[in-house]
Amino acid sequence: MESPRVRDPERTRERILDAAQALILDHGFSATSVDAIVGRAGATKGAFFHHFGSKADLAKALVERYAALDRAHLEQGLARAGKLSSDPLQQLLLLIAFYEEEFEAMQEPFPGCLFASYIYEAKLFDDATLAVLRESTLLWRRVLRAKLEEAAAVHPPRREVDMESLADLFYSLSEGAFVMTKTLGDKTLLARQARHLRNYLELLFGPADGAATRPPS
Amino acid sequence: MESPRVRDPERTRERILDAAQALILDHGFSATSVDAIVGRAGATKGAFFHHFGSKADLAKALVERYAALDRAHLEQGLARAGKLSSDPLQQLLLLIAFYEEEFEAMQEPFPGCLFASYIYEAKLFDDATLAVLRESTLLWRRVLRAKLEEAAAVHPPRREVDMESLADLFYSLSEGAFVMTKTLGDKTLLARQARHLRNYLELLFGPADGAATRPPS
DNA sequence: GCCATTATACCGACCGGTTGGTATGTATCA
DNA sequence: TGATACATACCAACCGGTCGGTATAATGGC
Repeated sequence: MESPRVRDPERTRERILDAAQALILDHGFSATSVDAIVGRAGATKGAFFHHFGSKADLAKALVERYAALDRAHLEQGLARAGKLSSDPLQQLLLLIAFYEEEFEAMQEPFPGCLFASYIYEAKLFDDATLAVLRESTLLWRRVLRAKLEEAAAVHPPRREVDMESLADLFYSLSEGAFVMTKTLGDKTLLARQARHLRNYLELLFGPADGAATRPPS
Repeated sequence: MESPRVRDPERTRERILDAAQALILDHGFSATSVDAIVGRAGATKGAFFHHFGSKADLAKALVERYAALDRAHLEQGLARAGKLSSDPLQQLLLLIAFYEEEFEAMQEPFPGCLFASYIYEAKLFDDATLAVLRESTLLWRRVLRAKLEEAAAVHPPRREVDMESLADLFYSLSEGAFVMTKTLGDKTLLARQARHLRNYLELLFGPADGAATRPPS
């Protein structure tokens, strides 16, 4: 039989958000029409404007969902690292390694980051929407900076470095690697860039001989 | 008297390209209308379609100009570094330092990179246009990788690293820092991120004890 | 030097198609 | 039976692009 046309408004909403995200990462927000979104989502314009007041509303809802997932993902990774090691430096290295694993396990080419997509069309969004980007960026900075200072307390860094910008390196390098992967279509690039961030931390905080990571004594 | 309406087609063309670039970095390509471009450039639609066959043509011409400047800038920096030091590692460190200087000297907030802007609307451009992005990315990889291998020959790295992805770190980190600056509006961020790349190279290729240069065995 | 001819550079009204958004109708649920 | 969750037809505004026209510069014959 045909699908019995079950009603599931939450799923419809999610399908629209999913379709919008995929299209926006390929075409940008402006070039992604409402018709194209509902076409891909298997919905109609009526459904779209029932769930979202406007296209701008969708933009905000979409990036809020994205930011929440991003945040949960980061905190989950840190929690997992915290269970595996009590050393803050090891936790950071593990966190990066987790991301590397995920990048390596990816099937399709990385579709890109919604934050970067938005910021290169920044003038199209209202300040409440852009505030989500800022807050997400600052969250990364805050969380990683705290962990880095813990690590520095245990393992005095071999050079004096600014901890804020060192924390920013995580976000920065991620975004840059996303741009580069999208440009070259090279799936391995993400993990290989992350590897260098790990190397840097190991060299910076590691023992003077620069040997590979050792479990904390 | 009024400006005597001098004819200068090349300048008109450049003015259109300049206006387009500024608008595209803020709104993206799709949301930048031809009317907006010519409005900002002080030209008309007639002039636009006289100089460019279509909006897509402008996109290609614009990114080609951008790529040529980017390439010239990189090669100039390397040439300048080559005059100041004969050591390839020092040349790389100088190259980064030059970029840091420029970032620090900037008045207005960094407007962003056209490559990243395009890649997040990738589906809007034909392959010839996207090829410009790829070629520019690969140029950075090629040039820096060659220099890094020279450096590694003189200063054996303290860890085994993949030189290709190490070369990619330059482009990657730049793009990421651009995204982050655009998000936070923090002018100092660019130079501070570049500083870490310099640190990484110094730690990686530098002497083990941090005192004297180790002669190659 | 001078004028006729041609090519270039530009102008701006206009066109068909697409856009975000609305109005109205209908089916499904509580 | 009222409210929710859609579906569809429609609209005004805007989009890239065209086209007839004009003003200026370059060219060539004399």
